[in-house]
Amino acid sequence: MRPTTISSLLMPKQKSQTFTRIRAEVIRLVSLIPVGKFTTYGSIAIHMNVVPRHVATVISRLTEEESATLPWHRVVSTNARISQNMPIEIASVQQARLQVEGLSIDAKGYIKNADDHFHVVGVRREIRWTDAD
DNA sequence: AGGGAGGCGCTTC
DNA sequence: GGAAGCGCCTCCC
Repeated sequence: MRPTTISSLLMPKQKSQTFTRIRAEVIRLVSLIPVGKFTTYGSIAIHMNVVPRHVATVISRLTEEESATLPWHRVVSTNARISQNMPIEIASVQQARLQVEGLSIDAKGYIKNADDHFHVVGVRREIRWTDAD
């Protein structure tokens, strides 16, 4: 997108208002996940009324500062599994950090005793855990 | 188990 | 302006 208006020249980093809002909210929610807990993309998405992809997009495009300060590693895929479509080195970091925080993860990337560590983002919890255990 | 589609929003053509 | 492709996902077949 090229800056062609006065406002875009004044605020070159401003994207669409919608996505900016989504992004800020995702970051806020992630920052609220306590040590030793985790939540899922879908959980955050449901709470915010957006599609999971957008949550993933935000988290995958954090700035260096944000990824350094934000507990992004506490966000995993459905059924408490570490995302498989992620560069292995990043997934390794994520798994290591979670283990440091006291979580057990099996060989397939599933967090053990997920219910004991699941952080409910908001009031709505419409995730299917039926086959989780 | 593996692949396709989907609500949306971004980017590029 | 608008179409097509893409996405640390998820659901459904």
